[in-house]
Amino acid sequence: MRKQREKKATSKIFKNHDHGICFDDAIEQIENYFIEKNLQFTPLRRKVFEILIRDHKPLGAYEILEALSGEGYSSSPPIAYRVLDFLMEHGFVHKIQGLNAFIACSHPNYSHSPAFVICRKCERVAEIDDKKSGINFQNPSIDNFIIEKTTVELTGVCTKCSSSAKP
Amino acid sequence: MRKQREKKATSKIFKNHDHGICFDDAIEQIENYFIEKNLQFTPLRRKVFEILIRDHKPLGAYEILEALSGEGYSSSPPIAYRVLDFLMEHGFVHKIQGLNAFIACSHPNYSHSPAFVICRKCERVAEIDDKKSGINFQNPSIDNFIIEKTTVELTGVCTKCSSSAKP
DNA sequence: TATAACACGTTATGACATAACGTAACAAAA
DNA sequence: TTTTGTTACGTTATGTCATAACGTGTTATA
Repeated sequence: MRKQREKKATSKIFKNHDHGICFDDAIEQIENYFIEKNLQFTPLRRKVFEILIRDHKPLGAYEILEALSGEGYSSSPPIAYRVLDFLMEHGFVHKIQGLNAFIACSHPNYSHSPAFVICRKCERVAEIDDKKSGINFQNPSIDNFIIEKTTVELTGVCTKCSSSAKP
Repeated sequence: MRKQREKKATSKIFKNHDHGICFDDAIEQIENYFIEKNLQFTPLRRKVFEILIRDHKPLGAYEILEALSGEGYSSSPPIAYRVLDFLMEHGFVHKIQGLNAFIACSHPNYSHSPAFVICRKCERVAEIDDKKSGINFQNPSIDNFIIEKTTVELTGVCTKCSSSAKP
């Protein structure tokens, strides 16, 4: 079982927001995208995306399966992995490699190479907007290599957690 | 079983080198480091490092176990993971998250946040020297967050492989 | 000679992911 | 209208990666 998040976000990157609006916006964006691209936003795909966006934190595939099961959906592993692959293909979900977990995209609607900041204590994850972060690690170019995908994960401790006791 | 590498490196980042010298240098560096830090470079640790540096490509933990087994060492999973953790702690081995594999460090001896370029076709991996690559994604700073570890992996296709047929 | 630290050994299990095959719905071609 | 292809979902089994928990021997030190 995955450790539970302890606190609400307050710092700049783990920012508070109206999650109701965030949720509704995200659903609307994905719906529009699917219509535009003539793709099927099936009940299962919608449900998986909802599970991810409503928690707004990284979930393992088996956590998603549990949630699906709790809502009457089938829940054998391939169910989750297939839908996750599909949603990732279209940029609505990202995988956090360092956690073997999946997270709904915070900046859909424009193509980007996401970067994530991961607090190893509270396990919150923030998706960094490369435009705003001031960090210049996006879209590098390398001689004799065609980059297709970038994985950037910054692990450490957020201010909130660093003020508490244990390492 | 993991797919085998097909070709020798020729491009800038996947550069050819005298691997005999590379190997000897690496062993010497790690020996010196262990002496300096008063750590034990045990036969098992040496063997694991040798397995990684002699292949000079990412190996899964179970591939390392197989190699160990072939040389008369014990080969239950914790054996490999413990040694790998130890070598990683001291910067002589890195984990490639995107491959669930481990690789001997190409730039030991000075502290760094490694970045890797991974060809998904030939599965070769190059460790980028942040000083030389011209890519500025190292040591970013983020408000309200203490970065302890950075994971940067660029996946794509190398020139060699992109000139061949299939995607 | 206790005792603590370290390295390694073993068994068992947990956690993550995919192969392979089947079925149902639908749409386009014959 | 039948056939064929495609897409999405379902199921079983298995493969792959990783760790928990506990035990043993060695060495350094109090």
